[in-house]
Amino acid sequence: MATIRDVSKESGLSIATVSRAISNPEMVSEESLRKVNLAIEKLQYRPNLSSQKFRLQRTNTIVVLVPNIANLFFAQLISGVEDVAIRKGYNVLLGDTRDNVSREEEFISLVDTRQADGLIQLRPNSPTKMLPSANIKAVNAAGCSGTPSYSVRIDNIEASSKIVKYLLDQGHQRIGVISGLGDNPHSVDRLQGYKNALAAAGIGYDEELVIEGDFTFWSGYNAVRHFVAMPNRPTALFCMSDEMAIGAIKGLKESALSVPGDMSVTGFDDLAVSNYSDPPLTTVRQPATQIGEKAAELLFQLIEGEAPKLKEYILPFELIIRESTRPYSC
Amino acid sequence: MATIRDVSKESGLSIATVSRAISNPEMVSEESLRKVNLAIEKLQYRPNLSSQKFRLQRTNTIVVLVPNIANLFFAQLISGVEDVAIRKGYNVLLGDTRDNVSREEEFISLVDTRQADGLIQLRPNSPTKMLPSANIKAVNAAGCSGTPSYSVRIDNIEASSKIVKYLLDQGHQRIGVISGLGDNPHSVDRLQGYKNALAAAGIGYDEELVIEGDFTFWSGYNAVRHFVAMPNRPTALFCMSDEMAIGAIKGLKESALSVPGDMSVTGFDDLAVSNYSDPPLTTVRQPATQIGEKAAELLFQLIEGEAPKLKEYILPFELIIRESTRPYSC
DNA sequence: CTGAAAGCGCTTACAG
DNA sequence: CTGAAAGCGCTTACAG
Repeated sequence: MATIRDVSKESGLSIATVSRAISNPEMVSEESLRKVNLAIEKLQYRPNLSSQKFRLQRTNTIVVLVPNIANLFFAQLISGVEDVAIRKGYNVLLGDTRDNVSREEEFISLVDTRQADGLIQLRPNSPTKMLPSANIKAVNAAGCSGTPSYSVRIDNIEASSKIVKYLLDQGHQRIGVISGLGDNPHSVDRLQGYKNALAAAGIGYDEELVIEGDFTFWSGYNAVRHFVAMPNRPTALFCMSDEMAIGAIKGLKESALSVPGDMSVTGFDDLAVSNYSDPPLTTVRQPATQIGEKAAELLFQLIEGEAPKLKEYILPFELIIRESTRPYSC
Repeated sequence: MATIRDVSKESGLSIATVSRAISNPEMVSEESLRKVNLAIEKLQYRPNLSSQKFRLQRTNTIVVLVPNIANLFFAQLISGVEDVAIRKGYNVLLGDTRDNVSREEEFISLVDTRQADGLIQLRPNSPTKMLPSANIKAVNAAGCSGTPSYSVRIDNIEASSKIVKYLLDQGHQRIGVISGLGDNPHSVDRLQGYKNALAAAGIGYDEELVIEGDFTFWSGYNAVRHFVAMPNRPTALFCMSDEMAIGAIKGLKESALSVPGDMSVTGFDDLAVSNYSDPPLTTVRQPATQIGEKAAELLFQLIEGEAPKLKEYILPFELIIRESTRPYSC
């Protein structure tokens, strides 16, 4: 492959002039520019950006740590990150960590070893699994309250509280919960929202009504058996993800219960598929794309040495009412 | 940040010895190794891999070109690529091209500019939109017949033919089709499979029964109106993606048609959600993860200068029979 | 506007 | 086993 040296020889100009013609054409005479371009054309020269990066000590690459790439919510968020990155001339390296700490560390080390300039973490921060060390430029996206680094997210407590309040307003009093894993901070925040809404309505919290899932279809499907078997069944189900809500609906139907006829069901996220489930899901929409965009903007500020105005950016969520819920009638 | 020179000074050994202690410890005395490790520890040294890559003219990075990152089938395939890549010490750069040629070119240029060693293309090859030029190391995954480069895929014609034959065996004679975009080679191959199955059963091909979608939920939902309005409605629907099948089912239900009671519906891909749709989808399972793994293996062979045995690897698909289909009863 | 030269942080023949 | 030195392909002060 042709190098800048070849272009220099071909054009009869020095390496320095060729370099300038490429990166700062205004520093070079018309005549030289023409010669250089001719030589580049002839030799099919492409600059070795790997060398350039090394020389400039800038990689123009960021890493996004994704717990699970097959999660549609993350996919949408990443689109937002990529849009901003492309506009800024950055590449996005996707690190599919599968919630595995050692895989996560491997990707973080891309920044340590100067193969990337910074990273966006999509896993919510928790005391047991912390974010990368403070000397790494990082932003947390779609996380939870109490994240130590810069972060962009919705108010999970408020959002859960709002959708549960909606169920309460519809007359439901016994509301079951299919939560995420207990050690996932989102589960904690969203359960808090549930409790808050209950408390505001003067209804006691009943541990029996909370079943732990893991955000997947299957876990929602599975959790529902518990509720079906209860002598005093809840009349509504608050699921902490759309996938679990869709799984739960399937489980209910198999037990010959109709949704929302016999039980109202709500989700969380508003995935594309949630409008096509039967019935279409009532859920909370997170502004996934915007969260990604904002997180990318913050990271680029950090990389460029600016200090973002706020430490924490809370974006608005939206309650989406479809047909998986209805007023309680005894 | 500490460099190899700092470690050299700290340990009292030459840069060359430090370099060897890191990459080829067996070339160095116990004593020196100890000194070097001590210095590394003390200085918190991390080698600059950007420099290393440049020096070795190897990036240990591959690019995967994805038409749409929010497509679950691709997400699963990418997991397979990543598994193999990590094992080989490679990073995977994800290029979300959104079926946009200029975005695709930008990502391909990562290889031209030596920021990546090769690429995996997930977009099916078509005469109008060709693969990257032949001097780039590339493998096509989940593509279609007639791909000029190395490729890994299922036999789309055979798979479609098989699922349509299944419908025919169930007694269906008028089978509607919701295809992908007409210029997508998958649409062409899968339509061919449909025609083959019809021909084998001695049934004529009726253009009226084919509606073009674009593989999304919405397009399936929308296409169904055409069939519902027909005086002589088909009794089964062959959809070229699971997403379209799920959209179609929603559309049929809204027209007060039951699935499979009034119409059988089949999908293509076998997404995770397809087992949770109502009714669960009869579909074709593509071995997404294995396609990704195999494609990655081929690419690494190319990068390492070996010639893969075959040009084209055809992996087996699987007919998944669930509850969205049933025998035709007049 | 242009060129000679230093240098980014590594690796690796070569000589000892 | 070890070190001095060349060099990977660029960029950029410095001098003219």
